[in-house]
Amino acid sequence: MTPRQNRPTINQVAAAAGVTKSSVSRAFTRPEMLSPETVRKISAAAERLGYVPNHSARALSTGRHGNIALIVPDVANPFFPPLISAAQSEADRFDYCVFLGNSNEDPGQEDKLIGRFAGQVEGFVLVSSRLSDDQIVEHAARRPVVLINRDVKGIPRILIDSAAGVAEAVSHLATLGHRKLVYVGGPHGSWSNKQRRIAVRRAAKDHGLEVAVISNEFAAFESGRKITAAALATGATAAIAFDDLTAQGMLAELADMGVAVPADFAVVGCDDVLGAATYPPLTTVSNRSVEAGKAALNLLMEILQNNAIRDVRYVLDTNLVIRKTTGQVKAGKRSEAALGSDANRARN
Amino acid sequence: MTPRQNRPTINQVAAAAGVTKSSVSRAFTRPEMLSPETVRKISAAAERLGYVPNHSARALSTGRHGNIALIVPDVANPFFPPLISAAQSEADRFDYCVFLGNSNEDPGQEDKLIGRFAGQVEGFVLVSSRLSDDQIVEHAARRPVVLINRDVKGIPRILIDSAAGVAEAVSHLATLGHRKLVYVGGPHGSWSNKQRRIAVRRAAKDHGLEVAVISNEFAAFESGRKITAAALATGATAAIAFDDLTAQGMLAELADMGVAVPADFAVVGCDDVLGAATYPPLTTVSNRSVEAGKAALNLLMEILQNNAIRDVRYVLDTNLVIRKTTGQVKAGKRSEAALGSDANRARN
DNA sequence: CTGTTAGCGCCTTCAC
DNA sequence: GTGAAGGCGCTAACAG
Repeated sequence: MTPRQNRPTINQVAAAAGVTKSSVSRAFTRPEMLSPETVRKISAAAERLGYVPNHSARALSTGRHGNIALIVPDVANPFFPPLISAAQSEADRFDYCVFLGNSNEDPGQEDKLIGRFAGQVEGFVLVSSRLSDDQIVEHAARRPVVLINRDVKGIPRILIDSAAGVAEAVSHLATLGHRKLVYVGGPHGSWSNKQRRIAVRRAAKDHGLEVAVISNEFAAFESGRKITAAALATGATAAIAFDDLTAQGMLAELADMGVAVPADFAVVGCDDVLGAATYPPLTTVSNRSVEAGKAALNLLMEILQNNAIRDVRYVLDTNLVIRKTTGQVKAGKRSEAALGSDANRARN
Repeated sequence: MTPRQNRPTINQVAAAAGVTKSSVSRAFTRPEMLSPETVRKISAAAERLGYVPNHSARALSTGRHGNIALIVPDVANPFFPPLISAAQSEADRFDYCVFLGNSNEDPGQEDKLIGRFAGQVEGFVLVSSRLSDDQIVEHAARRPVVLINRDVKGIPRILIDSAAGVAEAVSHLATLGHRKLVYVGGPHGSWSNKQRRIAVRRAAKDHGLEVAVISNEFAAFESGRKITAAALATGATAAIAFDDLTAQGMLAELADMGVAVPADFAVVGCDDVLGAATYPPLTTVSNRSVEAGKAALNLLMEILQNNAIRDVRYVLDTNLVIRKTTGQVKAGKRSEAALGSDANRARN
């Protein structure tokens, strides 16, 4: 058994309909140029033969492929799938197909993927790109590029401004009586991570809070667990994590350690990818990834239509979603924290 | 500012290298046919001009695109991303690009996507396809198709056999003293759902357990919450859920209801997509989605290479992963269950 | 080993 | 409103 490949061509349809291939072509691209009668005849013949225009031939002739590529650092990170899904749906509305690339957090891989896709797409959406600014600018010079969560001047970009939500989180923690907090960071190449770290520092300063920063290159549940001891060791009474996964890992580890949340230690996540599905339900910064995906695609479509890029910088705001992992600091905690770490004690 | 599109063609490279385009073409496809000297000359010229072969032209000429399409019912369901990622990585090894399609659980949409992709891919991987057998057979007649978690005779398929793991779960629950359990189902079109339901029934019979079945069309956290009351109302002391998301929702709802897990009610998930990230850590059936994605892609590649499909039916086995949501039935529970539902009492 | 010659299937001027 | 002809960029016989 061998897979068939022989699809009918424009010529066969033409013959069947008793016209030339020009007319068949027109019937599929600019029917208004033909008499309704002819169009009907051709459509019928095409239908009967199961004719579908050959994509490559059309692309070769027009230079347009009707494809775009979407590249993300890690498909399996729950932050991305909803974004991917949203982008996909939008692309669909415009009759575009989308290539998905998974860079696996590796700039080299990302670059390679872009190269592989370049020949058959109209443009790119790069999500949380790990490429250097220069590389991005270079690629953008060849094909339209829209960035999500990456701020490169001159390149159209959608930014989810977690700063606002993070600042709100800090303020919220201050109100609850926390005096020292720790920011548990994410990937180095991540624009969001940098933005969040800065936002925490700034807001903490505004509220007169102390802040420690520790780093956690690969953001995920397990690494969240692992970094928890270090977070406690800073003497902070609350943590703001780079993302929900990290926060969730911390929650699990804290539970194992017998540290009560939020009574003994507060945890705030970021991106709200878990919803209320953690235990306790996680206080976190809202998620705008669906809107971001949608906006990026619309922006790209607009660029492709007008064949001209504008230096758009579209910012999506966020806010704090308060659930159950933040609360009033316990009576003794405030001074205890001031004395330094009690992490080792908590451990036992 | 207008995006540039003028990429150098094979002719320009030929001119620059002082050869004909045939040689340039060969330098890129079968360099062993040329003298090393010529290849070097051509490579240099190509490099200098930044030449990259035009994908569409090549596809038009060869009939090969170097693309495959992967279609899933719901990108955002955590079961799929790891599979997608694995497939993507494998495709990469073979220098294939992958289109991602999101059918959104809708057969119509799935069909439409397949049509859209058909012209520019060598083959398809359909994951948990919602199409009818006939539709699948029809598509497979045009382009190679590999199925994951869908069992259609004659179509190469990878099946994750959750039956074994589910049976193990039932046996585990029987050992713990449960006498009645409830299967909380998933999407109607899902092969996995059917398989699991049957496995539960069969294993329950083997162990002399009573089993109720309730349905939950859209498997997710929220719907898991909603169905919990009904699950309790069956009088069962343990639930096996279609997937981890549903189980997680049930866990949250049970916590809110004040029903202790596993003391008052046991919960088993399926697919192990959450790892130990629930609270309590979820007992569940192991996940083979990464292997499935990898296997499907390798199978497709093999088919494309040999240009002949074999009727492969590759089954991936599963087992029970015991964590903390299953435990010994409480002393009084067994007889209580026998008397009927106490769900309404638990609710208050 | 390398050049010559036809297309691949479609779109698009240019005529009629 | 429709046909004829050329070309998009590349590959694949066929010669030499």
